[in-house]
Amino acid sequence: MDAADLRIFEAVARLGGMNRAAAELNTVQSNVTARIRLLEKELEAPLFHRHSKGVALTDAGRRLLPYATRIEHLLRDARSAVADDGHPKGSLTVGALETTAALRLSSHLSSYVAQFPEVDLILRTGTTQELINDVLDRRLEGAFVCAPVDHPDLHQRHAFREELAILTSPSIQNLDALFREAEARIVVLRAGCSYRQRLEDLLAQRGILSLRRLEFGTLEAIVGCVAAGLGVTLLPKSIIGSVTRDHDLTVHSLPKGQGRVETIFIHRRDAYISSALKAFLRRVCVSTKSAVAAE
Amino acid sequence: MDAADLRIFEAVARLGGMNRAAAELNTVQSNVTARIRLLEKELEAPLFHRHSKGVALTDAGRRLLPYATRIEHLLRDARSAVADDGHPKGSLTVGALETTAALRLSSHLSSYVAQFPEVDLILRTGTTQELINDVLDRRLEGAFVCAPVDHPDLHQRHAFREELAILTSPSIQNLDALFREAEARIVVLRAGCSYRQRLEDLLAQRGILSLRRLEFGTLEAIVGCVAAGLGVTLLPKSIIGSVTRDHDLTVHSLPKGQGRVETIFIHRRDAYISSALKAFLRRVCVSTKSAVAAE
DNA sequence: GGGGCTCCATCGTTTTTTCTGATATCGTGG
DNA sequence: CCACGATATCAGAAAAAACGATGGAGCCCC
Repeated sequence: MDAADLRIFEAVARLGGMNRAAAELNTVQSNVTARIRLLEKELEAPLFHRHSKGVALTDAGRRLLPYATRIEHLLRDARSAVADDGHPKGSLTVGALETTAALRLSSHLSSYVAQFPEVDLILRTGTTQELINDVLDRRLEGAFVCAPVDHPDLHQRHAFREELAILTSPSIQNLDALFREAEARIVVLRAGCSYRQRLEDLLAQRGILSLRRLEFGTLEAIVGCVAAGLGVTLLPKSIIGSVTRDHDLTVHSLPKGQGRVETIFIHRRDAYISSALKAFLRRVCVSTKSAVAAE
Repeated sequence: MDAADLRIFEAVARLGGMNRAAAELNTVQSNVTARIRLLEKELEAPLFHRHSKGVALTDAGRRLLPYATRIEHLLRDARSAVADDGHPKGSLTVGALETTAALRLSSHLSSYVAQFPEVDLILRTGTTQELINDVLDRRLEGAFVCAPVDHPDLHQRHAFREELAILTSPSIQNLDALFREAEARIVVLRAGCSYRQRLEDLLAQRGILSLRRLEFGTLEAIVGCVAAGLGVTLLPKSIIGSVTRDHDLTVHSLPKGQGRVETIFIHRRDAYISSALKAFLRRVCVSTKSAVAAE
């Protein structure tokens, strides 16, 4: 049993046929058949049921498949590890929530690409669930998502802890005044913004079900809009100070606990962590220590 | 790059020479040299420094080595997984603390081997630290050890939670009376017993530094000895009832928290879990659910 | 029921890779 | 300077893999 055999096995299993696998692997069907039969003989177990439309995994084959894919991934990672001499280079593909990218990462990103021009940095945004799936399927090396995440294959480390606050025009003097309204207008950064869901949940809990939504691409636009009394928004306290200086706004803290949002960085436990990623995390995460205790 | 190449690479790295590796692999030196050079050409990186006494890993080689060993282990596990049709068989090697084995596992063990006669069960005992190392080095498939354990490669699940109590003869009416003594005699099951350390720590905290130790191989002997006023011992409350029936003894609960001891089952995250092990854990652990929250 | 289609199994041949054994080479230490 | 123990190289032998053609089983559709 060798990695080459497992690669063939995996292709046959995935494509459901030896002909299709042969085509994908740029070889001939007879070769695929022979290798599979050899593998079955070596393991002393049939791996596929043959039927007229192709093949289907047997129980033994189903047990083997995860190992085949893991070994293939390990071989790929091994190549990366050898090529990686400690100096960040190559491509780095990470994901983040839209909000995290805009509010927390942007400054790091520019300084990172400036310091490591040999790295091709790719940042993809999505919801927590999308990003988790992308990390699990190895489309991303890692991602910044909202805690809590609980998956045995994922390692997580603390990235940011934010205290959210509602931002309104000064005409609304406290949250109760806001909650007494039957309807509200909210201003969010982007449709998929995770803070938006949080804000909508919060208002819904207070009985405000009729919501109007405004969407702006920049923080400045949002803040200007809120200052003009056109709506309310939800932002991390840590960045409110820098964007509200030129405006007349009121910051409403949320009840204890409700405004707390934790961003964690996740990556597959079994995936290779490149120097490029290490360097990135060093600047973004306060501590690179494992955050098991936070699970 | 193939698993066979990595096996050769690993042997060369481990033995520090191509001749030695060739001998171990039952092949000739020229073959080993050729494969290594081929591998280096494919990876475009030198893997070994050649010197007059043999070879030494380069940085690139050092980065590759862990992948080589992991892939070898995965191949072995894959074979096991294919051979394992769900019915427990083959060998099962687990570790446990001496005390756990004697007090908690023995009944399970006999019923297990009775139900699954095809399994060759091997139970090795040792201290928590020894067992952890054995599991990490794959000499054990898993082990019952004292919490807390924190290692990124280890998965843990809750096994037992015990409340320990001090057992004395009725002449000692409460713990304070015991602690007032300048010295004490303790009776333990075996020298490496984890409860012994716990008991000694406890007494040391109370200023009792002069300890005499008695060691017996069976619970009955210990209990008899304690009943005779020859010393005190520390045992889980859950088993005290069954062994003290025939003796006149006093059970002293420990201050809240101090008597709590948690036993967890650990295994390598990346190791194969055989049906034999699964069946064993099903009977021993209350819940087979991941105990991440308990970390 | 039969023709056509798709699929896997088999076999002999060709091609490629791997293994081998002899020999060359290099550095070290006596 | 030479012996020793190590890796490097090379050509031939052996083994393994890939190929291409052919055969046979099952299914669909007519």
